[in-house]
Amino acid sequence: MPTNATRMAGPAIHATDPWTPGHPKKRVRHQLLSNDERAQLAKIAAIVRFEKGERIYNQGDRADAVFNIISGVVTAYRMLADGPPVMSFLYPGDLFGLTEEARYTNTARATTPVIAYKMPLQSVQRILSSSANLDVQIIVKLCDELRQAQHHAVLLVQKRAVKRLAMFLELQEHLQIARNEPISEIYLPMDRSSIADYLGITLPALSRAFRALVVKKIITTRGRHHVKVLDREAFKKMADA
Amino acid sequence: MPTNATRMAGPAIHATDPWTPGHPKKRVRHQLLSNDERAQLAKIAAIVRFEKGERIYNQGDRADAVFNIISGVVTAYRMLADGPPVMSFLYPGDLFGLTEEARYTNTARATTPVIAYKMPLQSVQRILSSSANLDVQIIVKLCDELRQAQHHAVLLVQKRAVKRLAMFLELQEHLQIARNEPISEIYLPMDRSSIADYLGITLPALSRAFRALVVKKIITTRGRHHVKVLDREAFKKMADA
DNA sequence: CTTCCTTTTTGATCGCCGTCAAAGAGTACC
DNA sequence: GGTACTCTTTGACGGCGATCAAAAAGGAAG
Repeated sequence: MPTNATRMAGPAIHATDPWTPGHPKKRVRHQLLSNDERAQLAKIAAIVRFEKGERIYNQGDRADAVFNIISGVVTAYRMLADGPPVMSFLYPGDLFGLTEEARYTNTARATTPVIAYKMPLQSVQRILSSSANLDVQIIVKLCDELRQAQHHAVLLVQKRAVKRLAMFLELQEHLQIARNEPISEIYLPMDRSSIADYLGITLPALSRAFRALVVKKIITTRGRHHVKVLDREAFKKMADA
Repeated sequence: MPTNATRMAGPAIHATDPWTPGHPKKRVRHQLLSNDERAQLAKIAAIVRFEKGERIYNQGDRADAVFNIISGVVTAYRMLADGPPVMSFLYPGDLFGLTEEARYTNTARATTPVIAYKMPLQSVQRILSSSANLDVQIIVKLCDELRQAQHHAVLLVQKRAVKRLAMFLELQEHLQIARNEPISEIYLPMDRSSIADYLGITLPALSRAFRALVVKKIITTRGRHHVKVLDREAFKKMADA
């Protein structure tokens, strides 16, 4: 569901974590980049930091760099003519800012403090064009995004807020598992208003949905960013139906 | 938003209308297949007909053929564990039934009488693998689908039924324009319940939404399948916001 | 034309969520 | 630790759509 897919090669490319230091050999299943390619890209990458809430780039800005998240969470949103934005959350390993056009097609903002590789667009393009068969990896990533967008649509068809929330929490849990992070509890880096926007409901409605799940002893919340599933059965039933 | 994207090369590939007879040189912009490729595929294609409502294939069936619509409209929907299906509508020129897996990942049913090319999967795979650089076309199609899925999500975030309907009608009009069909009025081949499912509302709510637009003199309906926009200004305002 | 069936519309009631407003919790900064 | 800010929760009310049910309109077949 990353939102900068304008033509092709638009969307964020998930480079998995060969980029992410400290995770020796985990999650090898999507080996998107060869060692050579990674080495090449690493040479031209600079490490940049963004504090929480900081804009990384704005929709419409000249696209001069591509980013790859080392740590932290980024929220990407593309504003349309009118109405709600197309939203997506990006996690460590996600590559974003790629666009065929000269300008970014979405806005990226750090949801938590973010450390990322920043690579000049020109260099990236040179490497991409020189290494053939990179398009297969783009296809894989596109299918990934397509699945996410379709999941988002399925979520939004749900009429009750609690169900949407449950589906969202389950998704976050799955993403966490895919990242090989501990899952004793679900971590929600973004704030409530971002979640509400993503779920297509208002803040009060989201708050009540959380409350409903807590009252029913299906989950517990620890602070604003941590959720623990107490009743796994009820949780799955809530998230699936 | 076609729903059979499971890994890669999954989703329907829009082959435009070089396949569609009777439209000499229209809509050349997405030239997905070369003349050679088209000739190759045409040789192995059989023409099949489906009557309105007929299943073309079921989710889970062995995937032994790929289809390309000559005329008519197909509704594809993938059932998930529980809850609503992932829906999409397919029009002349759309290619569907492609899957990397051995089985179809969605169900396709003729919404109108359908005439289509039916091609054995093996032959298609042989041609696809022999002609390199077909992946670029797949990427283009994937981006197309991604845009559609994201548009669907944006539509579903709208809270009022009339707005969802207006956005849907505008989308249909745009697809019609892209197909170079006359647009004095919008043609809706699918029945109300399909539209309601796609919009994530119930049939009564959809009926009332139509009514509201008619009462406000924004549209007129002729039969069940034809809609004419009377107040273009109001219509755009309704569909955009 | 008539009958039977499916699809669509209309009606009435209820519940959930949007809206507006205010209180409460958490955080940063001094 | 205290203050000021943002973020989140809670409350009250109204509206829109879900639900259930029944009537009406189309379509297909004789």
